[in-house]
Amino acid sequence: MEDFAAVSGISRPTVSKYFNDPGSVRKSTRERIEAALERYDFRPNIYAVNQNRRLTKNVGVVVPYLADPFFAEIARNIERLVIEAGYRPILLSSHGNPAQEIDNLDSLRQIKPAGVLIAPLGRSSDKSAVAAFCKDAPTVHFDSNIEGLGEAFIGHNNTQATELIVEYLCRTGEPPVFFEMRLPPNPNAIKRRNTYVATMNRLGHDPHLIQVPGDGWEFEEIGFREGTRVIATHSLPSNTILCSNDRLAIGLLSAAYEAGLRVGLGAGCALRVAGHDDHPFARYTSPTLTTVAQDYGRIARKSVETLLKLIDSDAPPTRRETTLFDGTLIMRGSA
Amino acid sequence: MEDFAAVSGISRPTVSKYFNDPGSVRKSTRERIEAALERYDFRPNIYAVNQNRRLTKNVGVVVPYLADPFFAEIARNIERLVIEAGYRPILLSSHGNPAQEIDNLDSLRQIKPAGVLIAPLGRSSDKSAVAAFCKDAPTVHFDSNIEGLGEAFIGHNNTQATELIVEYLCRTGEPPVFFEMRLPPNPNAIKRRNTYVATMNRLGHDPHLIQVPGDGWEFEEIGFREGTRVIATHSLPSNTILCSNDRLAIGLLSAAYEAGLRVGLGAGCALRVAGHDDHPFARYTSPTLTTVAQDYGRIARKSVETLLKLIDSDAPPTRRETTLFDGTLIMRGSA
DNA sequence: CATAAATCTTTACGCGAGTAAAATATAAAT
DNA sequence: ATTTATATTTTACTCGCGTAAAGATTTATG
Repeated sequence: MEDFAAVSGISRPTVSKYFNDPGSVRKSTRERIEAALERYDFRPNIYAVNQNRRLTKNVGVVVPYLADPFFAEIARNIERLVIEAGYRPILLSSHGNPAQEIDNLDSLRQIKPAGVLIAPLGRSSDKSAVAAFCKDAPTVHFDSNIEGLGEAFIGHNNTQATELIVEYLCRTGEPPVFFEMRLPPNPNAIKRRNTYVATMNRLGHDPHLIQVPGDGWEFEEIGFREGTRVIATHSLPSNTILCSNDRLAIGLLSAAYEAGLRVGLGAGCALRVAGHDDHPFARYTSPTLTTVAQDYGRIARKSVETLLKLIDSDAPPTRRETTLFDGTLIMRGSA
Repeated sequence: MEDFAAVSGISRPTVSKYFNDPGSVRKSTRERIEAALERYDFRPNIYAVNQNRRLTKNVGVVVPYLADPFFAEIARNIERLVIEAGYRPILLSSHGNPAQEIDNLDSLRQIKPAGVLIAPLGRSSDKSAVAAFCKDAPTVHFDSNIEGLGEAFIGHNNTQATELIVEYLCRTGEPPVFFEMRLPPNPNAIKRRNTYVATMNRLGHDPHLIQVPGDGWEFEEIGFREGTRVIATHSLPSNTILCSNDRLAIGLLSAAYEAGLRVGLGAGCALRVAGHDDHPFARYTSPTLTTVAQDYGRIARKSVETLLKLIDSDAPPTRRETTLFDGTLIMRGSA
């Protein structure tokens, strides 16, 4: 920077000021610096820049499972917004593994991020470790709510969305059974189950839960394996199945196909299947999957906005703010 | 570090030495440092550490499109191997966008990586910009080969794999037509097309290419839209379709289902569909997708090994090395 | 036990910036 | 043309660690 300042005819501290905020220097100086920049394309050394800063321009983004296109999509949206705001996103996936989640937070700590956006694993998360991290950096949680952690939570209105699809299914055919994992990794699933039960009761139907075993994040595999079993044992009290999420539904659709069951609305269909989330692949299943969409565009935007506000205001917020976005019914071929 | 050295009773330079290589200090000192470490959990400031280094312990990983579970999977494998080798992976997705790819390389340049693993976008990549980057850091290319770029290339044996599936399809039914994008973003597609044509000729069949319009990385969408059109216009000279990749095939399967065509091998099936890659979702389509698997476990391992070797040996390699791994036929329900 | 070899301590400097304070220059307002 | 407010230059110090050199100490070897 010393040399660059010399060739551009400006003092080094002013050049430094320019790089921290181009608007903070006089227009004529800015133009001289930018002219020199074109000729020499100098860039401040990122390590030297960050060494003395208490906090950097880095923003951590932690998702539970990046191989799930749902999270890949939401991460992509977040990345873009973070970059537009002049920050540097660092994307980390926990790969469904709590130890990895802690590793991710540890390595984020090292880079002194200005803030962190995290979608925790959920049930298997090491709560106290996450809580400890939240004390070190402004943290916004999204997708998966761990009560009390993080300065704010932005997510999907599971209650409204589940009501929406349960009502739709009841209105258009047999009341659904609810297909889910016995121990869902994610708290959203619990909300969905409870809302399913409550809505069924409200509508005067008997709720029926099919809780299948299975661990990890291989939902399609679980949906396929357990779906095959459920179909084979004729243990379905209804021809309509509401899955806790689209990935289970994708596996279940595959199982139904293999079992020779035709899924859909029309005559000749043995089964209706619905999901939840509007997974990127839901429109390409056979049949296409009826589901409730999460508004992940708005979830991403609100999450980033909230974090940026936290970063700008030095004082921590008075209370933890929770924002939920409503789901939208997506009617396709499967139900 | 000054303070930590004081409380552990060791001089700062020795502590510094310890962090760079714990094995470089005497056993007794190492134990004293590690004892102190447990009590005070000190960690060197990553920015200060890297400031004076010509190259860091960072390894860049650039993939063309992270929302594609195929790349998410391979990235996950690479990440793990890189961490095990004591490096720090920085994962970046180009989101199918050449400008983003350049941005990614630019931001990697800033962090002075020890090496970079890149799967370039392919056709739309800014070759000269990528070439310029490769001069700055040891670079291993994988998945998508840009002739002459990078110190080495590790990828899939498209020729062998395509021969395998074309022969299989010819042996078990009507010779296939080849379904692909007119302007595939990725050079692998060109190899697959050429091998399809050559193999068909060799087996005494007329090759037939269905080259559909469509841009970007929304392959399922293209497969669905164009598949629907192809089916509707009855422009198929064969009941067997070999798709250039699984994602196109997934879209095509969905199109066939919507059109009421039963896909598969058995009696009553109107169509056979095969793909290429063994995409993570290929086993959950309806019917499940017959395809040729890329050995991405080995591709990931070899890529990382090659890069590490490059990093260790200061001298650049004499010549660019290319490694291809054979594909495996995965017979499922669709063909 | 003497000697050599390996480690460690001390001292000192450098990396590439951020930043504060005082002096100076420039632009805007009177 | 002055005064005033704003921006820039100079100077100097800081961050946290890598690293080199010289001297002191420990460990291995004969």
